[in-house]
Amino acid sequence: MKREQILKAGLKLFVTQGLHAVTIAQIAAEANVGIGTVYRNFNSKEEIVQQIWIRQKASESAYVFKNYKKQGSLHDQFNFLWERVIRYFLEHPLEFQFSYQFAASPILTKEIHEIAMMDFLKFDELYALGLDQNLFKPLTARRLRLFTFSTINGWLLWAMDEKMDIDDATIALFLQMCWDSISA
Amino acid sequence: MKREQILKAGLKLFVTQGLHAVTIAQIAAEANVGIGTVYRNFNSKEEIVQQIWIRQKASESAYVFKNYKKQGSLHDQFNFLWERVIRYFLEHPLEFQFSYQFAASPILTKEIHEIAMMDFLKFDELYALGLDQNLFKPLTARRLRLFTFSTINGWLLWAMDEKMDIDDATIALFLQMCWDSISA
DNA sequence: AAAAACTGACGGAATATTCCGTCAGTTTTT
DNA sequence: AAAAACTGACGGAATATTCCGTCAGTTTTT
Repeated sequence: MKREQILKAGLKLFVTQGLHAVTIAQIAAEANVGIGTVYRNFNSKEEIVQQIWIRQKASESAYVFKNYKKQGSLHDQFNFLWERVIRYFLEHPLEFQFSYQFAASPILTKEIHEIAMMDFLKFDELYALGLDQNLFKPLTARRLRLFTFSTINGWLLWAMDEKMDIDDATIALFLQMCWDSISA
Repeated sequence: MKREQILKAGLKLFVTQGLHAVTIAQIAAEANVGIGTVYRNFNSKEEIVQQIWIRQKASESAYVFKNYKKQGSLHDQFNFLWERVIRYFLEHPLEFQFSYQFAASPILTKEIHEIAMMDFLKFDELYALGLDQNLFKPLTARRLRLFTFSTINGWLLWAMDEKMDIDDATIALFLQMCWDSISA
């Protein structure tokens, strides 16, 4: 419970102020928790960041795969999953900012990334299937997934930045662009 | 001169250690410069980051637009410019990491971004031309540019991370994906 | 030789981290 | 079933540590 509060507070503060500007005391205050409690739960500021990352990816994957059924055409499944990713981030701007900002941070080790990304391997199965059917350009499933993911990330960053208003049609067009970019 | 050394040192340290872990004293040491000299040139760590950003974007645009002539087909020009962007980042991994890591940082204000991005407006002219010729999907030139840029950024991040070896053919294929994604 | 630039030791403010008394909740004893 | 003993999460004051930014003395430039 307290742990949750701390992670939530950290998320908010890190995104709005940047890692270097946030003190443990601030996090404790924002979380309505004593400083000692922060240290009881985490060893350092860096560990808090790592745990926020893991928690965020878990919440993201829960959202994305909720109600996901392997049915319909491959293209439909592609659209379903990536649309969920997009909607998750649109509905969780703090989480998006955090995700983007720390993706390349030296604080997150390879191990942390491995753990956090595990759930998203299902995407690769989809891409592998597409490759079997010669739907995609000749890259590995992993690379294709990374490509689409990067594209979405980058696009969302600017979209949010510009307060672009994003309706269903915009999302559909964008998904089409993602599909077209990897189509054989 | 000293200023340059400081910016270079900062770039390296920020990328490898992360903003919060780098002290002014460390930067001074890495730059072979006294602490006072850092303060003579910059007011704060944040200002150093901002100036590195501006300097990096300037060096990037110089590289990209060197030898650029508005000739050949629009598709050729598209390929020329984006290939230059890709090659710049491949040859300057530190700069790439920095660029990626701080793109969404709260330290960089809208103004800083405006200044730094000025040189890249030439891209928009290209996209505008393409729109006139109905080559692209119906978005604004700016959004199309941001889309391609995001795609490239994301792709490079993962490519470098995986130490993917990137030869001319890979780049050509990737550029094709970028083109296809926005083609009408 | 005057001005400008530089250096890095130093003081102190800011921050991280520890430490320990409290107390709500749980288990054991009577 | 009431009382006593125990547990360990918690808060925040105390302490340790880091880091900033200044300034007196030095070097370099003009």
